[in-house]
Amino acid sequence: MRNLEIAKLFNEIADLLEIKDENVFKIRAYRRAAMNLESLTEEIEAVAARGGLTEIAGIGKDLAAKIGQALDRGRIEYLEELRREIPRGVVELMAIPGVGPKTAKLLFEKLQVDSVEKLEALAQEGKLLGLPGIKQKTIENIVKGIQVVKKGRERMPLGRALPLAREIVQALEKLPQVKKISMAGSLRRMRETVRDFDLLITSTKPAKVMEIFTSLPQAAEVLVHGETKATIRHREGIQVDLRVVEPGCFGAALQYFTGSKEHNIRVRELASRKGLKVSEYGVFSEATGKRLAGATEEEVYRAIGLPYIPPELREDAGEIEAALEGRLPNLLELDDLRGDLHAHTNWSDGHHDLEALVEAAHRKRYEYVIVSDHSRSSTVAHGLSEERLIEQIGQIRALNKKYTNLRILAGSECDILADGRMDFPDRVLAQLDIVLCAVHSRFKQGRAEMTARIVKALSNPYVHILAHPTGRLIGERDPYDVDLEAVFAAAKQHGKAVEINAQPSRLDLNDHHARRAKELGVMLSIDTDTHFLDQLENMTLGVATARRAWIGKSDVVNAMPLEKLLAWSDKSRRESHK
DNA sequence: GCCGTTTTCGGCCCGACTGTTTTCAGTCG
Repeated sequence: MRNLEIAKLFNEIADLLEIKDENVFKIRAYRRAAMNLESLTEEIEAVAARGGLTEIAGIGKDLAAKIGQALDRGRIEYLEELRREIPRGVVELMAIPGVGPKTAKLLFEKLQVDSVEKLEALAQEGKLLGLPGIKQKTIENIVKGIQVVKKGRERMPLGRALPLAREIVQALEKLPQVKKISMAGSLRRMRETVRDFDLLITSTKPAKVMEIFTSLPQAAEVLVHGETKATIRHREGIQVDLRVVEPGCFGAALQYFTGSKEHNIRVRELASRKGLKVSEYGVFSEATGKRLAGATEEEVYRAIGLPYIPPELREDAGEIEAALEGRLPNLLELDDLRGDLHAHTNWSDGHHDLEALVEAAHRKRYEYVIVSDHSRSSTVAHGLSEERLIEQIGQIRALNKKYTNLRILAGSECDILADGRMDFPDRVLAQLDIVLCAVHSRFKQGRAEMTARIVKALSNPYVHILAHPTGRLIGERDPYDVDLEAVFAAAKQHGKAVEINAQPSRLDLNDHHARRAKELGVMLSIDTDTHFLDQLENMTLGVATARRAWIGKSDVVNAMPLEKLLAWSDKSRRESHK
């Protein structure tokens, strides 16, 4: 059983305990344990094997035993008991907005409701009326909520969310009533998908701002409209929350609404041990009630005795401990990147010619840019034949004469064939400056076969970077089954880099995996995989993923100056020969 | 159920909004 599967079981236990109205702190313990398992970079089986389960934060004797059960038998007896008591469908009721554990329990006990369908039928027949605390308005909200569940409240990929959110920010920031505005929540933490947009504003006229916000053309529906807080449903389906605070609270509110919830809980615990109280209005002395900080986030963290923690790290994944011990990482910045090591042209499936790509890279003041079109087996992507590749290399060498401060690197995104051989022979690869290798076929191979295939590719002396290592497409295609630990070990052994592919639909490696790669001492390459010129801008998403993975400049090959990069690419070839 | 510079018991983050109440519970973030 994998980390995520056990986390899921713990979350299910927490759901069931909520319906049973159990001790809230016990429930929180399960949720926290689940969270920590999700962000654990090491395989849980390996941790268990060396007896380290209770070293994981939030895992004590009891939960360690339950993890043991899950690993040994594939099930947790306690969960089985709970499941016998409360049907699955009752838990699913809580997915309906407005229905929480209390309502689910009430519906189950009074009316034996154990599915969303049954609830919908009863609501329409008017059978819900008369239950304690439920009147017409609540029934209307339940019916509406059921429609939302049925449509599926999917998470939106960050790459799609950011432009939509920016549109709203731009509409609001030009208002005279708006002083400051910032994105918050998972958008600001740059999670790969978001479930809603959180926006924060300072204004002295909150009512007016609320009015304008709720009547934006993007607002398909107004869900909440209070004095300082409003929620709309965006016409693209996603929820947008807006909070208005006074300028003196901006930092505290931004800290609060950026989250994550788990990070904030830890921050507040820490504060309360120091006799401080933290809310969205500021940091207050418990004793005197005096406000000690609030205008800026830096000030808020400082008041609690912490250095500033970048939003991307705020997941309660070790950043609080690191902050306390003064070992927060120096995170990668967009400006640290000196070039792009994965880009296509219309020689294969790109939509611009070679010169246009190079010009665009030049405008971005890159020190180098690669041309890495597909190899011959990728026929749907018009992969290059050996002859065409040789011809392209010639053009690249010629084009290089035109530029003094930009180096065009000859490369290839070379298919890893089903048996782990490369799609071009070594004598061809040897002529390239940088070679990426990637899986583009036979995604359904078994774990052992796929792992051996990629490991073999990484042992090829002419290969430098493993592109989109898991092949996942967010919301569309699952990653292929591969043992990443073995892949990272091979990359480390042969001195290869693994990619964070910055395509919005890929972000592959993801933040967790990239963090693990870094921990194991594997170099990363952050690339856009550009097919249209404007996709060069996706680098921000790759950098965000890297930052969420605690990655700094020194972990990244394309943060190296050209000479160092070329030395690395040579070295990787030499080392592979050993 | 976890945890410890309040250490083996007694804590465990905090506030807005809604719908139901008539002072608050439930939900959400």
